[in-house]
Amino acid sequence: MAKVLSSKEENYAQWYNDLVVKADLAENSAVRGCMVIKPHGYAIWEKMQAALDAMFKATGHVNAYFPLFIPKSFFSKEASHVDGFAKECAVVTHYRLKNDPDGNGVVVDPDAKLEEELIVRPTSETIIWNTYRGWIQSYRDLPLLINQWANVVRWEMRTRLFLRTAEFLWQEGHTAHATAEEAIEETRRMLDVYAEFAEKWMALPVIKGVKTENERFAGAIDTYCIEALMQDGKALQAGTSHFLGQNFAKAFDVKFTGKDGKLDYVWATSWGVSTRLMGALVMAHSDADGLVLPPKLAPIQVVMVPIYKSDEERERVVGCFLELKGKLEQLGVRVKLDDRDTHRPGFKFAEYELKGVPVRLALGMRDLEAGVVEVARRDTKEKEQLQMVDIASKLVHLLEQIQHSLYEKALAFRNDMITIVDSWQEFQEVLESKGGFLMAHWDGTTETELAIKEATKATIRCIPLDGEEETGVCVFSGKPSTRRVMFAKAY
RNA sequence: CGGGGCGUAGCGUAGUCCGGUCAUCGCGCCUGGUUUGGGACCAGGAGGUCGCAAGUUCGAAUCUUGCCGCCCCGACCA
Repeated sequence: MAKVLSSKEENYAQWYNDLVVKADLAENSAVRGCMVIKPHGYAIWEKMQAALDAMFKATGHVNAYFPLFIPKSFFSKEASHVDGFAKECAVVTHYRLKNDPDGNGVVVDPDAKLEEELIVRPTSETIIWNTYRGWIQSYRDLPLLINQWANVVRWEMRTRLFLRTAEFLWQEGHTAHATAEEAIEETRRMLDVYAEFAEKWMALPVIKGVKTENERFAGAIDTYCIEALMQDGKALQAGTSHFLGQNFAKAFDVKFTGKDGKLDYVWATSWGVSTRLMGALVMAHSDADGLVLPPKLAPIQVVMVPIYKSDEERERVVGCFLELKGKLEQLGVRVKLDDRDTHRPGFKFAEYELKGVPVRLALGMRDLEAGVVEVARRDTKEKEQLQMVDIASKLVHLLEQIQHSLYEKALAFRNDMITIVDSWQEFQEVLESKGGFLMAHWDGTTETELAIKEATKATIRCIPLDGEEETGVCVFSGKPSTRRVMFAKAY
């Protein structure tokens, strides 16, 4: 197993070092748990954004932007929502600073106290629904299909780089519908979009399911999710899609007149994925030599490393690369030619491996004479000499192949880590020795769910959507059960 | 907020028990030269109020007290 993120001893943050730094402004505890995303890491996020955004547009959604600050009063309108988020909100209480009369630098001006405190959004349901009230009157205004790319803040007690930072980037979709059926359909559609993105773009197999009542989003009727498995056998929730019923419509009084002339509350959904996906990407594919990026999300897909001794040789090799670069770019490949003469080839090889660039080309005089180029795959570390002629189309094919093979590898691992367990003893043993997903019967009560969590730290990740009805007895309580649910230790 | 660990140069560290040429080593950085097909080598160089503040002492990275911060585990969570 890759040592990347698997053990406590190996600080996984080290492997993120090239992507991100944790904000560490020493005495400023206010930025605790936030992160600075470095250019290479951010470039990956941009690729994810672009792909997701296109998928949202293709399913009829448009982007909008809502305020960062939410009046405190909005927050208390939906009871379970406030229960879920109240404990982790950053609150703005003042709007001005002044010089301390006692000479202690700058202090908060006590005269500048806000009448109503503002909450830094931990999610935008409240302010969006407050806004939607004015946008929706008739069934003709529906459905309202809006997405927002934003940052949110959740004052978590314990943060973890990428997976749970105090501030994170995400997208949140918020839709309004005339019927429950339509809203449920939307919830499921977006879940499918997320699953497709994870599998096709991130090469990350996921299991679609629905959360138990205990794990449900604060204010939702149903929370759907995609669950992925990391290389260390722990689960990671990679995306969620909520059916909110009429809860927020009622809380914010969002009604519409139907075709039949009757007034009714609208039906809502919300769905989101965050920079946590970058954590998932790293933890799913990386190895001891650094990142392994799926070609579709790699900011650089092919890197060219010229090898030469003299200026003359350099010119010839670089010239050959430039020609190939042009061809590749015409085919839509993202190429970087690294012609820095401040670093040696070996250094560059290692550097791009750390960064996860899927394909590396090396070209020296030897190859030039023979009309070949050295092609190295990041994922398998295989190297081969390929003829220069037709190389461009071969590389395009190779990138596709790498994308596919990363997925297949992750899928094989994930499937291997799904274990069907039928007894409590087996449950504990498998969880302890193997980890991964445990498919087990559960009696459907929160009480049992919590007791299992207490005993083993395993939680119900989801009730898989493709699961089959099957009679059995709960591994913990022995009470009857109609289907298996998926347990795992999770991030 | 509870339980553990830790804080010495950009990064990683030795030294702390037993106060006194102790500020160590590696990576990185700069200069010059030789190199260049898997993280080059040699020589020279720059860089640190030893987390902060009090205290003990002739003398503190080292001892005492307080504070701050970080990491891991727990509660919480995308």
